[in-house]
Amino acid sequence: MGFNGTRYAAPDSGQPPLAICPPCVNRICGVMSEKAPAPRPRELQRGARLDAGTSFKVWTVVDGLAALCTALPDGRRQIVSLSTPGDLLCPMVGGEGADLWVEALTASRLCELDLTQNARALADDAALSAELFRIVQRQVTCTSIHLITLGRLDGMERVCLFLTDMVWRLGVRSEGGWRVHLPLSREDIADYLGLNAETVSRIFSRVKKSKLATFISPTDFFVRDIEALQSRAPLAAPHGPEVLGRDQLEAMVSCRT
Amino acid sequence: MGFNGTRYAAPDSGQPPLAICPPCVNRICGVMSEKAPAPRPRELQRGARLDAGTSFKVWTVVDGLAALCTALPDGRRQIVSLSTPGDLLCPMVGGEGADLWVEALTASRLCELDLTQNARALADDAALSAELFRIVQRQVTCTSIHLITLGRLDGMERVCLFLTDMVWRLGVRSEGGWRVHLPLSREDIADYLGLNAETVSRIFSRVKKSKLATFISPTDFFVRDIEALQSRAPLAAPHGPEVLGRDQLEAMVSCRT
DNA sequence: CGGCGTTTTGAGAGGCATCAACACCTGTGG
DNA sequence: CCACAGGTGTTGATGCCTCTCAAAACGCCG
Repeated sequence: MGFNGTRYAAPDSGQPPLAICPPCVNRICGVMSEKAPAPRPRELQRGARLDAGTSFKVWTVVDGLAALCTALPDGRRQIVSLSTPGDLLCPMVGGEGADLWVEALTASRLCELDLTQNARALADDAALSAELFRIVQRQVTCTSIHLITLGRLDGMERVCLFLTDMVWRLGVRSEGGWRVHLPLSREDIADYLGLNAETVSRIFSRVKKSKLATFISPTDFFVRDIEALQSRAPLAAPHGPEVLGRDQLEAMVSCRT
Repeated sequence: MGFNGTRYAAPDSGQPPLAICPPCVNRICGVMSEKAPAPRPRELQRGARLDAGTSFKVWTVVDGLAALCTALPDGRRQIVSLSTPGDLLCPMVGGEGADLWVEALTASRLCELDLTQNARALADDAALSAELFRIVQRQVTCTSIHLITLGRLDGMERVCLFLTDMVWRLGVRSEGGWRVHLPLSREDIADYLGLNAETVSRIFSRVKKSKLATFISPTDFFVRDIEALQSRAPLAAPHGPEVLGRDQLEAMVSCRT
């Protein structure tokens, strides 16, 4: 789908996902498992960092929340992308010593796939190539949406888009709406949205006052009318049905209920 | 290289670029020409738009300036990426009817490669897979740098980074510095930098007053000390030697002198 | 209970957007 | 040759949004 929900031909229609890890809706594990070392699970504490180095690795987030982070020399931080359970993390940008790293924002479990070892053998595999292409295509889509968010949306719009996205990513269906546990701090949200922690807190208060969401605790909120929340942002959420696809979204939501 | 110039192993070291179009430093044409329809040149007037539709096409910019654009329902526009001669344009995001399009910001010449027709045959080609991977990797890198720019840099920093990048992309060595012709309007620059046309104009005046650049005309400027200009931005320019690689940059600059 | 980290709220300042007026250039037609 | 219109770029005044600094409230845990 396009950013605003215009439909285009899905490149993978009809093929059921092959999942290994329970919440893993991605097919890469299934495609890989035939010819590569089995995926290795990794446990990460909050704040732990991963470095891809010069190797080419792909992680699937099984549990928790991981982020691609950068920092400027003066300490300003920008979170380039967030990965919630079921997402793939593929830091193609960085490299040895680059100031781009993968960080666990919460205690997390990741599945690591190292594609370096038999890269040449894998290059001949059409199924894998297609799958890798699908992964980076999705990454480019998400990054582009995030880029537009940072370039053209104001604070309120950014926060509403973020909350909508988090409902699709982490929301659990509950009586009359969605319940979501936010696994990141205000500062992490701010660094993701190109804002300031205080500003995020202030906008959360405004969202509460507008009755677009109810905040049970600083880290838990409840959304009664997701359409209303969604419509406050002029862009489709990267993990919403318009972009991710309704089938895949359903599969992921049903894993959480 | 990382964003700030930390070096990592270049995936293509040692291999000379195979170019077909004169200013085309990319290897894709060479890799493709063996088994695919020859690249088709296209002439575009200013403002003309291309639609990738459901097919998978790649364009090489031979001359002019092309952009990946989006627009929000209320008309706000964001330019996701710019492509100058030698760049590849590969709009993997969009699709039929999506509100993402390729637009010529100046009269331009593009080389079109359609990868749809024999996609299956091409998937078996290891060299092509590797080349495609290199392309999207570069695209992810550029998009990420742009994302950080929009998220964490203020107006002055954004403009200095933009001017630095334009020197690397379009600059011609001249006595004691670089001369650059800007092929885009203030509004286009603003839409690329997430700013406002008036603000861009004001910041250009500040840059002039700081003697970081001299403006010969609204569309031509001259940079005496590129190091000074570069150091005003806390990030490496996507087309600078730190990210693009010194060898490839030299090749592109020498095409223009 | 007291310490610590996080979140919230307030006051003030600064940056950018908006609206408006004006200068400049180009091409057209009288 | 000049007048004029339309597009583009510059500059000014004003207001709003967000950042910064600061203090207080809240939750968690030893």
